[in-house]
Amino acid sequence: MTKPPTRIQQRNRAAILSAGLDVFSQYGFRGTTLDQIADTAGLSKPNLLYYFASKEAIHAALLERLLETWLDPLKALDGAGDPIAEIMGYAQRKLAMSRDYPRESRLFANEILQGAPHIRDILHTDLKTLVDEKAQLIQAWSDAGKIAAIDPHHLIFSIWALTQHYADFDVQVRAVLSGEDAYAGAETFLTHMLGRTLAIAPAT
Amino acid sequence: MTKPPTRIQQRNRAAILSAGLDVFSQYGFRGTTLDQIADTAGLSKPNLLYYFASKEAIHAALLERLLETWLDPLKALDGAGDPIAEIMGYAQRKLAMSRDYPRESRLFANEILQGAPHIRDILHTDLKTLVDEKAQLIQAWSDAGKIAAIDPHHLIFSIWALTQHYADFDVQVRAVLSGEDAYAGAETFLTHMLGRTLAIAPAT
DNA sequence: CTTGCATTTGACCAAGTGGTCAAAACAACG
DNA sequence: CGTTGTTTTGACCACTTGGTCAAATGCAAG
Repeated sequence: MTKPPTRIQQRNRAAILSAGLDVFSQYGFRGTTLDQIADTAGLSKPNLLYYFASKEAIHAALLERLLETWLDPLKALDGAGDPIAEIMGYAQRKLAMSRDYPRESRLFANEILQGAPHIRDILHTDLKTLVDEKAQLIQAWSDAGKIAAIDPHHLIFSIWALTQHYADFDVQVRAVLSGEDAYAGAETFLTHMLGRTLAIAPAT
Repeated sequence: MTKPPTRIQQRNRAAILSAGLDVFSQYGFRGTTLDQIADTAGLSKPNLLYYFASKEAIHAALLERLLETWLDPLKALDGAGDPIAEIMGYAQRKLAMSRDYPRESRLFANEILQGAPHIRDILHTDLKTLVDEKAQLIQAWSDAGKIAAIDPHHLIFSIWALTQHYADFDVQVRAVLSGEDAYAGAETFLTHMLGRTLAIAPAT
């Protein structure tokens, strides 16, 4: 019975979500105002509220859309593939996400920094389940001597940290590198670092 | 000619800074209210403003105090020491800072996420100078074959990312590890990862 | 062109915001 | 005790904030 959205609806909802992503990812939920989002989207505030019931609703829509894809790279980690190639591939997919969706990364970072009030449950259920499952897989690889003996949870954390850093701390990275593109160097470095970390120890 | 602070002044200023650190580090500058800080500090709002002229003033005092020590671990990186031990020592000092001062780490993260409006200049001057200097040192070690050939800037970024992650994403780390202390495992993992990353390649 | 619906807006509101101020309460000291 | 300086507070203010609403506008189909 719900009618298909008109072209105007599609355009405006998209504009609001993009504007909301801009502002929420920079200032966090509480630091963001509806006026800011409305200005960025090029709409009046009442008009904005014609498309989304509340500030919460915009934020929730953004988080929901984010979570749909945020964990995809990890889900794709395949137990049947070559262990080292699989893990390095995962890291590369995550780095690409930081490069291509930095606002989404910062939205997530803000949510976590503020104590994850809107996604706490998901962290403890979906996320934990997924991570534990993949950690078990990595542990098996490790036990089988196919990769170095490392703690799989901390390996996953390290991949998150190393890749998201380039999106979340973009301002700092740019300040230090003064202009030069970070991602090329990051990929080379990450490949080296992970390759070394995962390699099975040479016999002594 | 400025009078020494009384005991009450010391206590209240300290309480305000601690409360401000709590709130700013969680919600960022714009997401923080004076009422929140006053409540957390156990003072009335006018009383709070008797000690600090404005919300900005509290935030500025916190950032200033933070910056005094934030870069110390990197400054201590010593060109005369053993290269690998120096770098691993740096990483360990940074990890200890995440463990012992997580609120400060999150305050910094929030500031960067919001585009570093209050410390932009420092990033481009003091920080960049320091990092470039230490990067040059690491490059020299690399050129001399004392550590693996890696990009020193990205090495430094990786140490920042790996260590600060445990403070900034604490909620997520705890959700995944469900209770178990993260830092012991983190140190073991970090030592392995950096050791492998820096080791000179075995002759083939 | 008109009818009916989708869209947009100006005016408005109650609550929250950063901040002020004069007066009150307190502390210290002769 | 009284005096003097420090600390604390209640009342208040202008402005911002999230959100409402009725009226106005746009627009597509008959």
